[in-house]
Parts: sequence; C-alpha cells; structure tokens
Amino acid sequence: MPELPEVEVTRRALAEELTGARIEAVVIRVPKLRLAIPSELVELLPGRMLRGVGRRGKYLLLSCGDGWLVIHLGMTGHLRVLPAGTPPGKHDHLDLVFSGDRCLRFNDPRKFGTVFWTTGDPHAHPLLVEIGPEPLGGDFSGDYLFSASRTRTVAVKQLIMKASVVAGVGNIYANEALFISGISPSRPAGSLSREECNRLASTIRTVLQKSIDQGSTIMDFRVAEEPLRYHPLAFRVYGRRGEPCFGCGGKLEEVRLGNRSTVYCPACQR
DNA sequence: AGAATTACCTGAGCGC
DNA sequence: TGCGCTCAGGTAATTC
Repeated sequence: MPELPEVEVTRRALAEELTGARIEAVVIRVPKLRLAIPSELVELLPGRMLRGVGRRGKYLLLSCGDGWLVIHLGMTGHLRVLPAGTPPGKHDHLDLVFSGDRCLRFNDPRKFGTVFWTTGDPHAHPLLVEIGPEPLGGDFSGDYLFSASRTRTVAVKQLIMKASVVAGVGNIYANEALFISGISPSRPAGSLSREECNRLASTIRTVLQKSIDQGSTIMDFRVAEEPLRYHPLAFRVYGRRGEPCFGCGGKLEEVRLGNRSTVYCPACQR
C-alpha cells in the first residue's frame, strides 16, 4: 500500500525519468475509479510538456503546461514507466504516452486511486486545500501537534492519521511512530504532554525520512515490473500482532481504532 | 466543529 | 477445485 515514502520515491523517479518529456497520447481503459478519471484528459494532455513533479501528502502533482494532473495511488495504485507499446494487463487503467517511446502506466486493482486535472494553484483545489502541514516540512512540529491536539478527545492515532492535521501519515507509519515514541495509540489526543508531542512529531519525521532514504535505494521502479511489496520484517509493530515486542519481548496486541488495525505493545506504550 | 460511520473495490487467505 | 466468507485500508461523503 503506498504510504508517503513510496509516493515520494515515485515522485523522484518520475521527475528524473520524465521531466521535459512531451505527452503524445492518453489512453483511458477503465475510468471508473472511486472518482472517475475525466475523459477530457484525452484531448487536454497531448502536446503538453511535463515540467516537474510535486507532492502534497500522498497526492502527486504533475505540472503539465498551464495545468496540473493530480494522481493519488489510493490503497493499491502503482505507476510504472514502460516502453511504449507494452501490452496492458489487468487493472492497467490509464496510460500517458510520452515522447521517447515511454509509457507512464497507472495500475490499481482496488480502484481507490484518484486522477484529476486542475488549473491554477493545485493546492487551492477543494481536495487539497484542507490538508494540514507536510510532516517533513517546517510547519510540522511538536508545538504544532500540541496545539492541534488540545481540545481533541479522539485517539491520538486517529488524530495523526487525519489529513487535515498532518498530511500523508497512513496506518503503517502511525503504528510505527507511536511504538517508537512509547505512546499508546488509544490515548485521547488531548492528554499528550508537550514533551510527548515533541517526541511523537519528531518520530513521525524520522520514520518517514528513513523509509524514503531506504526506498530510494531499492525502489527502482523504472525497471521493476512488479509493485514493490513491503518486507514482512520491515516494521516493528505493523502486521506483527501476537508476535514479541522488539523492546521488551512481550506479546504485541491489536485493537481497532477508527476501524483501522492498530498493533502496539501494552508494556512499552503508555 | 468534531466525532463516528459508510461507501468505494478486488485479491488473499481461510474453512469446508 | 471452488465456493462463500472475511479482511485489508485512504479518503470523501454523510450522519450524528
């Protein structure tokens, strides 16, 4: 499942591979994602040059002439750059054919992804405008988290997964950051001390940054034919219910918060 | 306003 | 082998 680090690694690879290339054709095979792929892309995009690739949370922002193609990979979305003419497979919903006989192909089995076109400032688009600070940016800090959580009764894990509070923190990294911070995911957000908010914010930053750094070395999706899967041992708590805590050896437990699987160590996280 | 819930979708894993 | 079931989860929309 693409989390922020994969989206960032994808952004870098896309930028490196396709910046300056011209879109020659657009093929929409399956428009019916959760939000439909607009059919106008077929007329809108050809002839435009990809000027650069940005990111806001988990949204990829492809600067194309005077507008932006915005792509969200959802749960199972995946982008690959393939030689033009590569036969499409199952769930290959969208192709952007670029100059140099390259095809940017969007595949998404569960169709939770999103593709749309916007002109002007993409950050002002209704789907992006309410998003909170970037976790790796200067506006996200312990002080910010402290003030954003004061009146909140919801579990801290749900708070840090809320896009309007901080951008792009998904279930995996919420679990991991809370474990590393030693904070129980069920704690009411407003009960965290300033010191705990500092620790949590700082951990969110480092855990995401580390994953980006590692991903950058192994995720060469320009040649990869298959979506990269997480190594089962890559995480300290996520996916490890019932297994021993790496800190104390005790058994990791699972609760559901906001209908999301939450794994934690009852001894190490308070 | 904040919290809770639902909808969207298919592959994987399971019991039988 | 295959059927039916449950689970996984990001985000928008809806409801309370």
